[in-house]
Amino acid sequence: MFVNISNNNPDPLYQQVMEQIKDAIVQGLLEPGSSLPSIRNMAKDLKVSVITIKRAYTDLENHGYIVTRPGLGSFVTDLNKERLKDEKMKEIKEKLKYLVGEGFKFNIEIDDMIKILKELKEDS
Amino acid sequence: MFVNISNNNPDPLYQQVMEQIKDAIVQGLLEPGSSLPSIRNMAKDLKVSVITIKRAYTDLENHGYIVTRPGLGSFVTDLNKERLKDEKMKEIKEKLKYLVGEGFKFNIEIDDMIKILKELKEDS
Amino acid sequence: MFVNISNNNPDPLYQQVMEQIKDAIVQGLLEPGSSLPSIRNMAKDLKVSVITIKRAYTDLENHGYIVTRPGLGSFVTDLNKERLKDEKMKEIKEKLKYLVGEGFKFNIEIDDMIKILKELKEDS
Amino acid sequence: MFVNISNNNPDPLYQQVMEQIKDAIVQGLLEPGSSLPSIRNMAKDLKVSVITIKRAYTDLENHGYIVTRPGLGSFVTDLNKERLKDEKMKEIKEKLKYLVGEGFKFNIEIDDMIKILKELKEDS
DNA sequence: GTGGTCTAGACCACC
DNA sequence: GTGGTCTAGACCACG
Repeated sequence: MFVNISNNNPDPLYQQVMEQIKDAIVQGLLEPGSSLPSIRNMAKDLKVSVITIKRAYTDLENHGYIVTRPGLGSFVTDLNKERLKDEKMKEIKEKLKYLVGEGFKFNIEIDDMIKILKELKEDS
Repeated sequence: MFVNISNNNPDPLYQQVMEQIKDAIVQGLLEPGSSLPSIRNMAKDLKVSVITIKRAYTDLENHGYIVTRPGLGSFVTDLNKERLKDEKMKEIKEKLKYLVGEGFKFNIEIDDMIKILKELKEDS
Repeated sequence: MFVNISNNNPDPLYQQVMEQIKDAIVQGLLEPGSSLPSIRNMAKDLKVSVITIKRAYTDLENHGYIVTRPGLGSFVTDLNKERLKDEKMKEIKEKLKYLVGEGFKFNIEIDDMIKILKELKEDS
Repeated sequence: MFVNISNNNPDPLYQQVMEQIKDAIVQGLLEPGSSLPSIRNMAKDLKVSVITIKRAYTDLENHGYIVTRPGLGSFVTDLNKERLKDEKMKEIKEKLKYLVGEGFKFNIEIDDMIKILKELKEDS
């Protein structure tokens, strides 16, 4: 199973499940058209309420990552990776903007942040 | 008054109050030793329960930003700005690390993020 | 129930609750990982406001004794007993130092205090 | 002036004043029969409200340490030092008993406490 | 005037 | 069911 949840993680359980399935889809671990585990199976595997998985699947469907066919199961949709990348790009830009603002209060410059990123690049 | 709160903001009211006072202190808008508004006054100003402001002040005291003396009021402590900057630096580094990981899933490179930061720098 | 509170005790109710739960944890009456009573149940048992128990639990969480997960409940953390003992040892040393100073003003010697302790030891 | 007060001290101001005058009396810095500063003078010296000093003096009078003669001033009483020492002895015994109980929860033995006291004795 | 505590009841998100 | 937040009003100690 490609999903791991933890009570120590402050995020709600349903969100942890949702994020990890989303990641698996985006990274291609789950092919478009392939079927997801049934809600009941995944609930049993993760020792979690059915309702929690149900909510994760519903949210994924609302965000267009999967489609659920009653009686058949849930399937990964064929989504446009370029569009997803652009959306993520915007999201990251917003978060960077916020971080810059946070740093500004403490006299931390954008250059300091660029320096950190360059270090991270070399480490990897 | 230097504090603005909103019910539209998903963060709890007490947290909004706390963050903004913290910011004001860090940025030097509130001098060390100066007194904060009484909890009752601030509650009236913000049209909020006394207990909500009390909680914000208590949290600020727990984090060492203010001290509060029964019968006297609450006062800004004389905190070490260098230490605060270092802590914030670490926090930002962690968040950047996380963002890099997020971007990686979508084939967004560190260089892309550096490019965004450089644009933000020019805009400012 | 392992908690008893009293309005005659000058300490705040939330503090009485907190201290007693802390004691129960430290003494091993509450195993790491075991769940605490829900705040609403304990509030009903002790005939006290929910918010009073909530505050006790919050303080315990801030001090690292328990973790609380929305929708699930509160759980005893797996804390390091050796570290706790060391901290308590330091605290007791400070208090003894203070008592020695107090006694000094009245010409009470350290030997007098040692004698008292030895008596207490025999009584037990 | 033999009294120092501080806003950093969590104890109420009137109590700080009271404790320090009491100490001065017990240690003989203030002779029986000698007069204390007037309430107004002490209030001015300590930059504190008259009412705060008034309360300290009232408490001292209630505990038999001083006597206040309206229009004349406040005077140190001639108290029995042996009786005071006995009372303090009882107080210290109670506090030691409490400390032993506290330590017990953490497996700290009376012998550990005696050892601490012996160290303090050698240090002094 | 100040802060410290507590109540009784409410609404929300999460499981 | 669980915890998280908030309100409106109350009483107390301190200055």
